[in-house]
Amino acid sequence: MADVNFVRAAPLGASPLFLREAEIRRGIELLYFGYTNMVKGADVRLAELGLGRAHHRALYFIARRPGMPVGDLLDLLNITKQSLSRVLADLQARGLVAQTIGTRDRRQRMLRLTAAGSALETELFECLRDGVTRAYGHAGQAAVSGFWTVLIGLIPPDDRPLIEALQAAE
Amino acid sequence: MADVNFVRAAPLGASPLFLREAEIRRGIELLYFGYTNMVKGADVRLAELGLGRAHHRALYFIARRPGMPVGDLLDLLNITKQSLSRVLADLQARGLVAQTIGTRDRRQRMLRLTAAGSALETELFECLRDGVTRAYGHAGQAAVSGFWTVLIGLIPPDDRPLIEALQAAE
DNA sequence: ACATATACGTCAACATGGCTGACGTAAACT
DNA sequence: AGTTTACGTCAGCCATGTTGACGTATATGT
Repeated sequence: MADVNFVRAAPLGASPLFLREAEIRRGIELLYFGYTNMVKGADVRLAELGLGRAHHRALYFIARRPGMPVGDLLDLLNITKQSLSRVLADLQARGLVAQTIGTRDRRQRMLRLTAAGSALETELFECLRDGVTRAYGHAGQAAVSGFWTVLIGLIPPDDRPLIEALQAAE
Repeated sequence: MADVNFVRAAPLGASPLFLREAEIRRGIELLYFGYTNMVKGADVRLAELGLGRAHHRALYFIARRPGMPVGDLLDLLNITKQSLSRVLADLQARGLVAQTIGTRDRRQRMLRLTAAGSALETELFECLRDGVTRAYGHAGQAAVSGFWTVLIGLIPPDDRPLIEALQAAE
């Protein structure tokens, strides 16, 4: 569990040691390089197919929440519908993504991966997985837990439910 | 709070629970959303000034290692010199960055921030700092340590010295 | 001393993936 | 029946990455 007493352990009145600028910068840098390196392998595969990161993100979240309506995907990605529509049009033209009309609300378009889309998403996931698995394995379970905790803390509380919903029982 | 005992609860000999797909996906997602949210505040300020993330990255690393030659910055950013030159030209035209001829090697251009550049970098740093400080504070020292450990593990070992050099005593 | 390699700059063209603004359609809501 | 919502689309702009070609100054090695 997080040590909620760390502040009391710091020199009286001083800013806690690990909140000093050097520690903040270390976090900024590692987050940048960590993210960049995590996606590097998938970028290579995507480039071979003439796709980009934007396509991967759509593919990823549709895989994660099959049947997700377009609006939910827009909320997750936080981009405009025009940006997303370019990507979704590509994915549909390639037969990777399919749309069905919403059952509850017929205005909605529910997104799903086709078999080909699912195969590609799995392949791309494996590119990321290998790096993450190695990093988790070397770091150990306690570190992974801390990793998650800090990252959740970076997300504004209001946005967390949207992201936590991805993790919900499937 | 995350239960740090979950692995021990896994079946004997099984791949540790935290390496299963759900845990990998959780890491991928939190890393994406964490990074995105960390830089969101700086993006707003940059947009007001007509600058982008690429400008910020250059500014950031020059602040971090004053006197860094262009080639080192290229290695860190991992982009082409043509991409970087556009950004550096902008920053120099705005009087945020200055170049001096290398002393050891006169072919090198050593990069430094001007007073204005330094002021802007500080301002942008503060945008990131607030979020990171909150996340660190809520998570605690142990979590921060785990956060760093996992992220370093995502970086290929060969690239780590370059990044660790940023942290070296200044 | 000369040849080669290195550090950097620059011109040109192109792709990706964001953005804004405007406009349209079908379905749901009131 | 009128309004709002979910989604699609056309058109154009901007930031930032890419490749390829070419130029100059300086360092280095035989």
